[in-house]
Amino acid sequence: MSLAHAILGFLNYGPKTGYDLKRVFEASVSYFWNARQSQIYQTLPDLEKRGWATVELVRQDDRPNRKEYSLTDAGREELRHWLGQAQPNPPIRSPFLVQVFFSGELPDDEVLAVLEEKAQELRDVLALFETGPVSQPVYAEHVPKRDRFFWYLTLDYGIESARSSLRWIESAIERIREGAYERGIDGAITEKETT
Amino acid sequence: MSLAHAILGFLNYGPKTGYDLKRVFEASVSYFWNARQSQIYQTLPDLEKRGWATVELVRQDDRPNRKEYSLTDAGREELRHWLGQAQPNPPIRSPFLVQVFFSGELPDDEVLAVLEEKAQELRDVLALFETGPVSQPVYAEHVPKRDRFFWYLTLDYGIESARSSLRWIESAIERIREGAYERGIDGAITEKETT
DNA sequence: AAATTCATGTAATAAGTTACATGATTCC
DNA sequence: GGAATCATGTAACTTATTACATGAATTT
Repeated sequence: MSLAHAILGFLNYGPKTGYDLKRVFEASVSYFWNARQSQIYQTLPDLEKRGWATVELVRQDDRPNRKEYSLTDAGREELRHWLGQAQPNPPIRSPFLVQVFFSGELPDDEVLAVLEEKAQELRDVLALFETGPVSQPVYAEHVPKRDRFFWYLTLDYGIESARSSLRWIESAIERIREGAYERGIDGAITEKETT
Repeated sequence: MSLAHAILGFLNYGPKTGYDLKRVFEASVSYFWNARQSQIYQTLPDLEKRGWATVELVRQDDRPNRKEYSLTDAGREELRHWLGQAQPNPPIRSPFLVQVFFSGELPDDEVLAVLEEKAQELRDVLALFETGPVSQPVYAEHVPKRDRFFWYLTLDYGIESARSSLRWIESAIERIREGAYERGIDGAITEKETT
C-alpha cells in the first residue's frame, strides 16, 4: 500500500486535509501516481489508526470545517524506513503493448491509426512536461534545494521515458510503412549498440 | 478489463486451457502484462457467458482432464474491435518514483543504495531480454511473419524503455555523487535537445 | 443564473492478490 | 523419496474505481 506512504511524504511538508492532498497529488506526482479523492479519504483514518498521523478539526465559519492530518514521529520513521528500501516493482499492465502484440490481426491502416494516436498523446504529454505546471512546481514553498532536486529528477524521468516511447513509436510507424514485416523479424529489431 | 482481451488474443492462435494460458502469458507478454493463475480461471467462464468462447472437456486418462476454450466468431470480432481502438492509458503507479520524489528525506548513501539496486535490476532485465526466452519465442509455431513482427516490436519496446530507465538512473547516481543538488535544480535537469 | 471552489464522506462494484485444496504422473 | 509438471478451482482479502450525496461562498 504505497498510497499511504505517498501521503506520509506530503504530510512531512506540513499538515494537510484530504482536499489539500488531492490537489497536491495532482500538481506534482500525478504522472506517476494519482489517487482518487475517495481513496484518499478512505486511507486517512487508517493512517491515524496506525499512529502515523493525528487529526485536528479546524473550524471555519465561511467554509466547511477542515480535518487536518499531521505526521507523527512514528509516521516520519515509517516514511524513512519505506524510503530506504527499494520498493518492488508492481506488475506493469500495458493494454497498449498487449494491443501491439496482437496487431497482426489488424490491417496496416488500422494499426497505424492506433500508433499515430498514441504518438500524438506522447507529444502532448511532452509539451505539458516542458511548459505545464509540473515543470514549475509551486505547490510547496520553503522546500530545501535538495528536496527540489529529487522532484526534478522524477520530472526528468517522465520526460526521458516519454521521449523514449515516442522514438519507439515513430520508428515502428516508419517500419510498418516500409513494409518491414515482410522481411521477417529483422525489420522489427533495433540494432544493438555497436560497442 | 483487458485481461479478457489478452486471452482472446491468445485463443486466436488456437484453443487453450487455463493452464496453457498461464504458461503462454509467462513466456510472452509477462513483462508488460501478467496474470495470476486464479485470475485466469476466474475470467474464463466470463468469456463463455459473453459468447466470446466455447468450452470443451477433453478427457485424459494419464493426466487431469482439460477444459479447452476456443474463440468464437463473436470473440474474434470483439478482439478486432478492441485492437482497432487506441486503449486509454491506465494510471501509472510507480512506487519507485514516489520514493525518489521524497528522497530529500534520506541521506545520500541511502538514496544511492536504492538507486544502485534499481540499476542492477534493470541490467538484469536487459540481460534477460537479450539472451532469455523472451527473445526466442517458441510458444507458438506456424505463426505468420507479420504476427511475429509485432511480437518483436513489443520486445523492442521493453529493451528501449529499460535502456532509457537505466541511462536515467546512472546519470542520477552520478549527479548525486557530484553533489549536483547543491547547485540547485539545474543539476537535475537533462539539457534540452539543442535543435 | 450557473459554475467553480472548498470540504467532507459512503456504497457498490471491479480488478487483482494471496492462500488454500486436490491428486496422478514423471523426472531427478 | 522429493520435486516438478499437469490441471482444476474457490474464498478471503486488498486495492482502486465509479457514482452518489451535501451545502455554503465565491467567481463568471
